Amino acid sequence: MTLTQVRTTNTQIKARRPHSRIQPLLNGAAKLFATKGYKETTMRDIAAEVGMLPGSMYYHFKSKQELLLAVYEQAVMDLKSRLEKATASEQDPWKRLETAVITHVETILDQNHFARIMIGVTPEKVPEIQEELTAMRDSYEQIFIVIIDEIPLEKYVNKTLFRLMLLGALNSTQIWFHKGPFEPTEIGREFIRYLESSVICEQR
Amino acid sequence: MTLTQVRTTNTQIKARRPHSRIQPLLNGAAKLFATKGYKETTMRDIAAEVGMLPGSMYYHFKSKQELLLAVYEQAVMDLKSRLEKATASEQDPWKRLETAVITHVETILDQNHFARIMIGVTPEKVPEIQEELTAMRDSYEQIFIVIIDEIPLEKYVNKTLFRLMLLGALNSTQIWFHKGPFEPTEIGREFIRYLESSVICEQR
Amino acid sequence: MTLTQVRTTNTQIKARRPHSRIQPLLNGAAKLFATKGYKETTMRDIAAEVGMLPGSMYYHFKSKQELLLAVYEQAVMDLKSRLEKATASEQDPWKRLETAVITHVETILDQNHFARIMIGVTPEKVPEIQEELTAMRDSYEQIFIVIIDEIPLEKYVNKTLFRLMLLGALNSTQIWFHKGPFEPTEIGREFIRYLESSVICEQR
Amino acid sequence: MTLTQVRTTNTQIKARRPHSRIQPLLNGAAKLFATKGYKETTMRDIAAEVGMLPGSMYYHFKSKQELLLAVYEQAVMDLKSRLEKATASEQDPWKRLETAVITHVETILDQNHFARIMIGVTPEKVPEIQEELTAMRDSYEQIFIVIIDEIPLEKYVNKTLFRLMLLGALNSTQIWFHKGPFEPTEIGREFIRYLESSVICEQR
DNA sequence: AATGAATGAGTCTTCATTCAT
DNA sequence: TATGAATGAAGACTCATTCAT
Repeated sequence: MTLTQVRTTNTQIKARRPHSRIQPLLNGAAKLFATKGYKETTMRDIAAEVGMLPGSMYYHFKSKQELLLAVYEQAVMDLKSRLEKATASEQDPWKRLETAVITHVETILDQNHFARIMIGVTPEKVPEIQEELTAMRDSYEQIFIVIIDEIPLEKYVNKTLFRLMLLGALNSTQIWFHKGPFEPTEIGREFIRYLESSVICEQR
Repeated sequence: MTLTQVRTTNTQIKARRPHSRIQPLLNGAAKLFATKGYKETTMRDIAAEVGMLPGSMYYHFKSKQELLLAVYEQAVMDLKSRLEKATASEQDPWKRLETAVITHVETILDQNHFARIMIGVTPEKVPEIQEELTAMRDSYEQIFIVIIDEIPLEKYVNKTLFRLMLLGALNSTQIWFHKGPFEPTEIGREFIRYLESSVICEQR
Repeated sequence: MTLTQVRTTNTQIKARRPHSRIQPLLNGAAKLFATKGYKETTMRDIAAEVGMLPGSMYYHFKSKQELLLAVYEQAVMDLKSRLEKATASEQDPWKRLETAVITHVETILDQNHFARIMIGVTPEKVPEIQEELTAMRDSYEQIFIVIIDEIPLEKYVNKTLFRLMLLGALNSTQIWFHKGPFEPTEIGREFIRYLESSVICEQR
Repeated sequence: MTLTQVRTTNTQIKARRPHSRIQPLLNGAAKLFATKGYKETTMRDIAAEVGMLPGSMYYHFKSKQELLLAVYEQAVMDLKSRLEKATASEQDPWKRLETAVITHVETILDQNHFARIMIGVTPEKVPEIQEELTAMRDSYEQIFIVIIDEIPLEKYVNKTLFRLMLLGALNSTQIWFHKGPFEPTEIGREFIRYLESSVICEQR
């Protein structure tokens, strides 16, 4: 919302106005929300991170929640477009899933803080905007629903449960990743491997 | 002190001081920490939940962190003893894992709020006691390390990664469980099923 | 008051009842009031110091102020009796003053915490009992008034000012004493020496 | 706002922000700290005194201790500059000391509350900033050390003890001054007089 | 005499937010 | 756009005191 609005309101091409401090603000907020948590991050923290005074942020975002919403939106949009780009060329269903999984893991584990927020900030902890956050998150998971739907799985496999299991495992990597010796790509590939042979149909 | 004392005093002449309010306090704190989050729960909230005045809690716990520590400890001890009890009789490694997984899921999804805290409260968010929390959590995971270690897995499977994947998937159930139509026991059993056939050795 | 009352109320000779924990309580309070200050010392601190529970103290003293009053009273009584004992045998006025001064300094600088309270606890800081405290303090200063009154000083010397100067200098020793290399006795003697030769009458 | 700023604003054009409320805040804090004591003064008290809300003060000072530090510093700087100004023209050592003493007494006894704090607030009572407070206090006493060092005193006089005696007597005036009929200037002059004739060298 | 437990008023401090400039 | 200053509600915690047992 915010982001989009600002962009469109500015007459013509000028968009993405280089001097705007919205993006730096979003970046700073993303970093801190991802690192310390939403509640644990104060508006002052963000202001300091960006080199702004607390009051000044309210010109751009009318509340902390609005700011989170904007950050979250950008995170989701980013993740979605990456996923789409990465899987576009894949034809084989399992390959598509593997690519999606690897992309997902790589993104939520890299230094970019946006994607981390989508996993680290639990919508229920911000009840006032829980719905909006959940909606965005769902729109992301939709991609996995589609991909998994095309995979020929054994009859006994419940595809919803399968997806929830996979994504749960994936997202929890953020908690232990920095302690271990594993590479993001490796993690994604292995997870798929542990599931693959058992769950697909015979005929494959 | 609490539990034991109460029990012994009840047998006979009865308790000069029949009910300490420590356990109710822990229960109330557990409920709120699990439901709303640690940071999101105020001492006032807990006091109100228990029917106490905020100041009164400090007679029993000298700080909010101390209270969390106590709740967390009880949660870990409870989970551990349940797991041990449940798996004690199982001989077959895979059965043992399945039992452990089911017990784990059942516990963290039931109405008892203690176990939920172990998953919902991230140690990093409470830096001052992060170490203590992590140590307890680790002592719990140790049980899974042992169980998994005894399972004959294909050579290509990294047991650490396997465990992290499994526990990650398990713990994330808490986020989506209340929305879905699945039973805790079912979830545990299915997760194991999705992994089992593929990862075990041929000779099995 | 308290102290006296307790003593007298107890029938006869029994006074000073060995089992009473009043004296330990007074000692503990004296120590902490003297060391940390009245406001800075909590009832809990005192209870801990004496090995009692906070509530228990209220059996002996009905408030913190009452406790201070009792400590203060004991301090004044002690100082007065020491001073009287020490100066009793002195005939020469200057010698009497010197003895008094030395006794005073020795007492407020020694490990006994009672005397220190009379100097460290400013009556104005405890408005509710300011009057009582001041009265006790004055009753002590009276001794110096009498002693100084008998000294033949030059006409230009205002005896009141002289006394206030001397006592001010004396009492402030408590602030710097522990840092310096001086002995209490030495300090008292020197202070008198710095004043003596100039202020006494020629004929002496 | 201080004087300087107001002055400049009046002269010419500007000062966007003509009156910061830092100085009123310091004044209010000084008054209360001096009157009631540091511990005895609450942030609410100060806020009320200045006509501010408690929270607002934290924009200017990040803690009560920081506020004390600022007040104390201003007090010390003020006292030092007064002393230096007053003694600058004096050549005779004793005259210099007398002038310093009189200035000191006049300042700590006048309605200006800052100087009173330096004497009334004991650094040991605020352990967290004790060092800073003591350092400032010492930097002030240094002036007296220098002045006294230049006075030709009898050999038997220990200059350190002499100074401590004098300053002790001086500072304690604050406790009894308001009860007596003496003028600050008179007090200072008399104290010096009581010491002077005896302690100086013959040749003087 | 003593204690465990609680109370409630009060303490310092934090923080999202507002607003005149 | 940005900022300095303030706000006010809320937060964790403290402490003298009370009281049934």
